[in-house]
Amino acid sequence: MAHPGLTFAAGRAPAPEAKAALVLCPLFAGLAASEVEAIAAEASVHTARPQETIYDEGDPCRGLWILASGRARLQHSIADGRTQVVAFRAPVAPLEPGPALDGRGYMSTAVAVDECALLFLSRPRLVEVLRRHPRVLSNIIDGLCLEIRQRDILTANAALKDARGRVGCTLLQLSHQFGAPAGDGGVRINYRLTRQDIADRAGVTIETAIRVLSDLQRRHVVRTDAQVIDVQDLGGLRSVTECGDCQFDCSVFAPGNARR
DNA sequence: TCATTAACCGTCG
DNA sequence: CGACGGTTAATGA
Repeated sequence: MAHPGLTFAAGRAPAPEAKAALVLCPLFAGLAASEVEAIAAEASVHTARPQETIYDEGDPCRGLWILASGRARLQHSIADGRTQVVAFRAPVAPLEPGPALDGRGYMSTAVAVDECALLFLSRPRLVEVLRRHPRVLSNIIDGLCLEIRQRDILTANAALKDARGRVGCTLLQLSHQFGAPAGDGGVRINYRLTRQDIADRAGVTIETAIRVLSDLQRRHVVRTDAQVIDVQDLGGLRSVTECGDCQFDCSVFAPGNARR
């Protein structure tokens, strides 16, 4: 069910910055700044408190959510009370463009990790934007194709690998999605993640995630500091993850490779 | 609240 | 049997 707690914040402080952020959204790549501003003018701005549900799996989708600031998780609740994280979202990314296009229910539950500012573009307005700017549709499709490729790897990962492999694959994928060059030549996963986040993503318990991460730290493959993980030895992480016999191209997790 | 460690226990190859 | 990983509990930051 749609969460009633989301506050309609149009006209309040977050609105201008949130709308300004839209020019950075990859969905609108290739459009003139003035065209993106016109789209932003048609969007509403909302805020979500930490841990607040933005929408639930199965809710009818009435439009496109775009994360302007903060962090969010897309997740499923599984029977035993655990949570399977499908994706982490950072600004400025759409939450679920697929349901926004086909108008069917959301595929997962979106939960704010931080205080979040969100833009919402209703489906009728989205349809109008797509009519005016076919480029946006092509951008959305690129993003969706990328997600399909990623999801394919995730399911294979969950089915085929043991806990070490799952955590390792999760870290590799996150370093593709959020990676920034670190000082020592490694890669920094530029996204704060609790051990629980890692566990929920990898599909293991928090203790197992800690076991694996502690071991990787002892072997100087990764280093963690205040919920930020640095991958010091990418090759070592790949071998832990047994990437050698993995036929999937996990470089699809890299940002910006949706377009040639 | 988050992170860590250890002991224990069931499953499975 | 032994490796693996989930469960539980205790503890520290």
